[in-house]
Amino acid sequence: MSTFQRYDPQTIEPKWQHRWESEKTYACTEDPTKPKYYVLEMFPYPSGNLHMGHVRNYAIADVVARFRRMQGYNVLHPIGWDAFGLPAENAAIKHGTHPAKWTYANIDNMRSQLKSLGYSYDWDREIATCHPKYYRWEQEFFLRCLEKGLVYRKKATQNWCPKCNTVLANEQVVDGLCWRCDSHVQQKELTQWFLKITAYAEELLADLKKLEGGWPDRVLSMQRNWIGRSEGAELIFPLEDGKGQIPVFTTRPDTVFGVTFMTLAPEHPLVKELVAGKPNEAEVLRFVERVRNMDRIDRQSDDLEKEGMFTGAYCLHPFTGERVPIWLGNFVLAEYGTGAVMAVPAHDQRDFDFAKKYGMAIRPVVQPEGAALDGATMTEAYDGPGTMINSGEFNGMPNEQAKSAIIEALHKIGRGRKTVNWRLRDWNISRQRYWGAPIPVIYCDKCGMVPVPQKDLPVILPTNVQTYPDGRSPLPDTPEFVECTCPVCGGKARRETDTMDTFVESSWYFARYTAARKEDAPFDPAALAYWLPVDQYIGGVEHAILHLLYARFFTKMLRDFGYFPKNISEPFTNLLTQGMVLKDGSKMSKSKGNTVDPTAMIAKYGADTVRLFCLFTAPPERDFDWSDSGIEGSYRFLSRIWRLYGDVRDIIMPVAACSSTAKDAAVSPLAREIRLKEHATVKKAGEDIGNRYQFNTGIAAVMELVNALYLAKDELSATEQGRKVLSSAISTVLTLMSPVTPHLCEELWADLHRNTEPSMLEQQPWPQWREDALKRDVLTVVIQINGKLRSKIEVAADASKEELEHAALADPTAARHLEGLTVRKVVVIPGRLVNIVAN
RNA sequence: GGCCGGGUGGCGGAAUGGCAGACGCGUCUGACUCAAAAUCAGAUAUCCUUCCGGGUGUGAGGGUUCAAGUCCCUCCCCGGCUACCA
Repeated sequence: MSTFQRYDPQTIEPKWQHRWESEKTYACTEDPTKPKYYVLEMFPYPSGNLHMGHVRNYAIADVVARFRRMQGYNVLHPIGWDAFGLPAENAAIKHGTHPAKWTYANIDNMRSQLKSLGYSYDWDREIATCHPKYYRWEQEFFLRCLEKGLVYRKKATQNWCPKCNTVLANEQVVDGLCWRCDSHVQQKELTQWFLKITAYAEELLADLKKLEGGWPDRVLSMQRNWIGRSEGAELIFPLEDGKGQIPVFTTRPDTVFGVTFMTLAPEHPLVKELVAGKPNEAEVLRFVERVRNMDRIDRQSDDLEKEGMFTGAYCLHPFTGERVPIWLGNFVLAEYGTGAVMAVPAHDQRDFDFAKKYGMAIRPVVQPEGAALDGATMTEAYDGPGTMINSGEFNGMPNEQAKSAIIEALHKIGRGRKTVNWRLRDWNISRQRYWGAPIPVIYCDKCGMVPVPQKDLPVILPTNVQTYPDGRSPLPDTPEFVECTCPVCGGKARRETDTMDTFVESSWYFARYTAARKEDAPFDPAALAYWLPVDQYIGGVEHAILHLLYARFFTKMLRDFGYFPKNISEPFTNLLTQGMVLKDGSKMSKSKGNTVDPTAMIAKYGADTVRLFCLFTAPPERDFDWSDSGIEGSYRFLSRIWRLYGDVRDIIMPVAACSSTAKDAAVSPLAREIRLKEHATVKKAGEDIGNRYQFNTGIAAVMELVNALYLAKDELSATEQGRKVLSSAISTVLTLMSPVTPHLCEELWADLHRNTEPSMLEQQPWPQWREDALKRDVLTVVIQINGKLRSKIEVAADASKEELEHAALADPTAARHLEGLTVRKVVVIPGRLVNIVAN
């Protein structure tokens, strides 16, 4: 009887964590002799405490990192803090502290929480984006953008969150609400800084192709939707009075002969001119005002009643010269296309509804096969394919062909061209808040806007300021910050007081990790070339558009600036979007009171159990519901490994995984069975944990092996060879589980080697399964009759097709089912089944 | 409306076109115990049948195939993204 103690994670976990920390076990450097692997999780915002979503995210990443190390990769697995942002300011206001103090205290707390989970980070590379040594490089990138014209200042109507007291990027407005606080977003006219992400629209879209297979389809599809490429043509309709023209964007140039009116957005810049002096001028302007003042959400809602008004003006059809009345329509968006739409009621439902309401002509120009459209009797628009009619020289063409023919004809007369329209807008990065990276720009009355010279970077965010209770930025009222001298003329000047959107910091942090301590440059070219791109990125799907689009944009831009190697166009080769951790079917939140505190769970069950539960309960991409009995089950399994080890501790040997031989296994059928199971488990777990990231099934396979060992251990213990088989299988269990539950496995491995050279499990190679160990002499083959399972037979593994067929037909159970039937066909799948077709 | 996911026991979830429900949770039975807990062993889709066994079953309906949860078509439902996008 062994005196081995019971499983006590509270003593073994801190022990290994201290050892990993003091020995810097997971620090890494570039090593050209080894293949590299860069595993990265989306870094946390230092909100105060880890939540279960973090724990799950980082558990997934840690398994990948540990697995790759055991496979012989040189693994980079860093962590840091996305440390600028509004919650710090709000908390500081609420608790009367300073955002910096609050942030750094949270980082300290969360760092120790991460350490208590045993994640294998290279802590030497830890970064915090609020540190000047980090954001100074961002300011440098900003200056490069200025030089290249990739950042510009523009006065425009912007999304304004009244609660956060700042503007928001389009990507940060969700259903008309602020992504952070759910406030109703207002529209405000402001001068703001924009990053020209649209300059990369084409490449951002095209390169999604490169990510197919590595990224989830739905993320690719979300990005495609967001970028929103739309191919069509810009057509020009000259004004009747000859004083200008109206360009329109259309995806249906083939329907141009069906145009019976023109619809402009009420905000269209030409409206004032068009109605000037017209009889209903005042009425039209009132309409414009009314629509303009409508709430944005109401205006874009589905059930907005289509309303319009005739301006009194006309333009001319580009081909026929026919007079086309110009209307205003409340459903036309000023910010998409040209803000003007050529209306073809016969082939566009919106135009159809509008034409019906206001009595405009409906003229079909695309005839579907086998039907004759009549504008007078149509009940809805026809938007399908067909043959051109009522379209002059284009009549008789298939409409798809007419699209390009018409564009070409218009091009010849200077009235149109092929164009592409994008949904993507430039990225507004100005924020009217304090806790962010200052925009390195100075305004001088004489010289205008002047970039801060590179030598004066960083522009440090002053920390000796008091935040205001209403959240307004204190920067404009901080003379030490604002007042400066103009770098050009030396005169008095003012600093920009807007800070950068925090998504700018997270757009390039993955690259900074490759040389996190470098002081004289943002990156080390050799380190970048070695580590980039990130091989596996892991995080929540809520960043499918925001962060992941911005980071892709930055990668391309920094490549073009010469910071990144030329061949790096995409930052993240593979992306895994992990699901949420729910409680009682809904997202954990303090307000609902359904949170599960990771620290409490670690205290109760240990980090290994928490990690195991997060990985075992569901496949990583799926949401899962936290279950108290589920985590009990995970704890039970670890206790079971511990007990199994304890039971056989005194009779097993410190051997490598998969070390028992066929000769050892020959001692008994059971020994052979166990060795086979051991190798089959290595095959399955390696595939599931290492390649497919289906940790739940990989762990399930190890559970099966453990179950089998429980049943076999007494018999195997009886012989020397049996003990070898058992020892090998136990080592295999510990090795396979070590990426998931490193503390327990390391502890048992150390105990196993108590009388030998000290050896770390994590330095062991991932086990190799052997084909010959998976071979059986006798197999069970299923007999189906007409596709239904009827019997099973044991046959020699090398039985020929003929032998199998013969054996199946001779099987008494099969014979009984075949009574009175004639066998028509026999399908034999060697090693699997025999299907007898009979009637 | 468009695009992308998904629908399998009481629950979480498994199944390269080849034994549906692995593994875990829960439940039940047995062993151990004075007893309970823990642990160990076993059972657990559903219906019919005393047993042997048989029928049915992966959202619905068709199809392909010797064989379909898996492939194809039509449809329903749930989730996500996008949307009067011209």
